[in-house]
Amino acid sequence: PEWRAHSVESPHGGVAFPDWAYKAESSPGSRQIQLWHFILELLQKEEFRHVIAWQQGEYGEFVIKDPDEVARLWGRRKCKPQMNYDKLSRALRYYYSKRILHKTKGKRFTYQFNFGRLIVVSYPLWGVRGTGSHCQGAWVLFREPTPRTGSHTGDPVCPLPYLPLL
DNA sequence: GTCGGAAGAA
DNA sequence: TTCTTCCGAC
Repeated sequence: PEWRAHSVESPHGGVAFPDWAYKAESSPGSRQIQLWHFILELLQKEEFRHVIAWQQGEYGEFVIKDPDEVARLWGRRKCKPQMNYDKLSRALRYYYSKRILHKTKGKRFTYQFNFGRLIVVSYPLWGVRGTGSHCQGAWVLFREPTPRTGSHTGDPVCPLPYLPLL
């Protein structure tokens, strides 16, 4: 499959998505961006740190600081002007059963990624005996393995595990 | 705010 | 299949 680093942020790490995650809806046979792609994308950029950000503490935990704005951004991306946090959060709750996300109970607007599950979901052929076929739909997370001390702004660092490229 | 059922869109 | 829309329950 074609690969492109859509959201790279070196040297602090970044997220790379496969091309199909970004193909236009009009493109035949292509998929639309998924909500968890979008969430990770926002989480990756400082410019949205006042809207959504990683939370220090649990691994993969993040807080939606401005629910209305996140919903507005999501609605714009999906061409759904009527999107709001009530609807967006319903979509997030569907991720519970898929084990992509879970709720941090008691903490307002706080959710947590289950990165382990994302890897399994995103690598359908992981652990399956070699068929010689490609890993369709795979995506990759990468990050600097050793956190540098005292060299950043003190903002919460994206708590992603260090994972190899395929 | 959060949850999850139900129906519908694409 | 992944949401989008709507909504009653807690």
